[in-house]
Amino acid sequence: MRFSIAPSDSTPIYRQIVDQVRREMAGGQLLAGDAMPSVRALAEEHTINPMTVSKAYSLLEAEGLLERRRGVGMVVAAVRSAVSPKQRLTLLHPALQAAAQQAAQLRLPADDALALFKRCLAQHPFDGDVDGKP
Amino acid sequence: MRFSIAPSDSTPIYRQIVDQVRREMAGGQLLAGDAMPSVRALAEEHTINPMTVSKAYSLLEAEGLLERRRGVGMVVAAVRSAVSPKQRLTLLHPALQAAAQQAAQLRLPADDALALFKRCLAQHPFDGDVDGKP
Amino acid sequence: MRFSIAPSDSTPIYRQIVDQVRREMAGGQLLAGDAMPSVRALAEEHTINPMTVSKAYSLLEAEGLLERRRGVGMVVAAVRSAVSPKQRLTLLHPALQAAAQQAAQLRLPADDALALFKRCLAQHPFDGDVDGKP
Amino acid sequence: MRFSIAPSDSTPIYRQIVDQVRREMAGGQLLAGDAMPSVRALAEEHTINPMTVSKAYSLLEAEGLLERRRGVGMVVAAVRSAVSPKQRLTLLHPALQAAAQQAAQLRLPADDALALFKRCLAQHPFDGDVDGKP
DNA sequence: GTGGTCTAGACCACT
DNA sequence: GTGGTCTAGACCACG
Repeated sequence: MRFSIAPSDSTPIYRQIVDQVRREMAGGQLLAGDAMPSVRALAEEHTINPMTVSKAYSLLEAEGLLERRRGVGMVVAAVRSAVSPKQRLTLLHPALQAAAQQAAQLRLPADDALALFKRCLAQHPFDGDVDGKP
Repeated sequence: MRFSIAPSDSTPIYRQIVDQVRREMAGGQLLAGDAMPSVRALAEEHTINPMTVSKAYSLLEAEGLLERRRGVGMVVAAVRSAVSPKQRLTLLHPALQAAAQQAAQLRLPADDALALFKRCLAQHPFDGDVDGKP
Repeated sequence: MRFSIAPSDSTPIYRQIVDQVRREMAGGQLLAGDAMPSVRALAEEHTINPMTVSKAYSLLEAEGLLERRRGVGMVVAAVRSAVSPKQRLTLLHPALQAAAQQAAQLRLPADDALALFKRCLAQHPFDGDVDGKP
Repeated sequence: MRFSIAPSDSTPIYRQIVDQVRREMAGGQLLAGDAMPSVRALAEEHTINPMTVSKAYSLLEAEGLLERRRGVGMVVAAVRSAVSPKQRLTLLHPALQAAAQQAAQLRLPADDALALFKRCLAQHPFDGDVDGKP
């Protein structure tokens, strides 16, 4: 899987990792048993501190979403690796809530905001694997 | 003007103030020359430390959005106090961009995301003064 | 006499007034007995608070440079209204000292700094009264 | 890098830091990527409050001159870390402009002012590292 | 009345 | 280890 890490972003790096993994698991791109990239590999790829990756993995493990498999590394845990569409909508809610508040403070008509959101969605066509997983 | 401060929110208080002022200026609720509430008044109203408010004001001053009138207080600076609708959309873009990315990672159909956003927007009618400034 | 007041400057307004009067007295443009503009006139001309002008005048009075003449206003006091060239150089020293330090931190060659200063001096040909006082 | 802090100076401590960093960056002593001394170290060295240093750093960050590397510290940002000699002269201009105005008000001959400035410059040889950075 | 500055100390978050 | 945030309180400067 591909991570997009933005060190300059205000949200901490470990949180960016955790959130993305959570969503990809909920969305079904990460299936039970899938192997996660190793701490070192991920750290080198994005030139971030291995401790940061490790912290993210540990949190996900504590959450029960990842499992530490000796000699293999971290793999996606079996539990509820896929989530119902309704639950997934709930996960998206906070982001949209915040955006809606901003739109209101900017005095932007709802139609304009919706149109812009539509365009943004068009730019994110289930990134990466249109062909499904090889 | 009315500020909504959420001390429990993860975003720091001074940032909540800064962000709101920025948007209210862009939206035209705050016009050039308008007086800002005094540091002490705002601090007492929300029972926060005056220095926290002061920090927010200082940042806005450094940004050129507020001006310090000595002995009087802070007023909205003349520069670009109102922003074109197109520019305001630009200010909303990052939030929607992030939401769209999340929706893609969650494998949510665009229509579902749009419908949810619509509902969120309905909950945020231009808060407070529908009639504009009396 | 002409005052140049910059409310946006970091140095307080009353100080801008005091400093200018001091220099103009040292330079001999303001002579003993000369009448100063009234507090109200000066305040209105620069749209500043009369209290500010009053404070500046009071400081100059306490310093013995101005005298309060009943029914007339403030006039330049008799004492040492003119200063020796050497003393005047001393008054200029701090400003040049600061500028020299800045030039050093900017790693600017002394010659370049001197040349620029020469040009600045050319722009300030004893401002205003080339004809002497009418 | 060496900072010279004068607590007795009328200009606030945090501003002294900001100004010096700005000039040292313009002068090329601080290069992009250079690490700044830690907040605590600088605070202890000059026996000032860490928050004072932090405030200075925050302002420089807001200005885009410093970057916060999380968990590491502040480093000089990449943008325009070095400035052309012409631009550096521009940075010196305001100080000389003010000095020239004072000289004019003092009715000091340009030559005298220039001579004094020359002497001041001689007292400020590029402080510290004549050989540049080892 | 206004905001600015600095201090001291506590707690948190990130790497 | 790094910086960030907030609080509490004191003192100052300006208008």
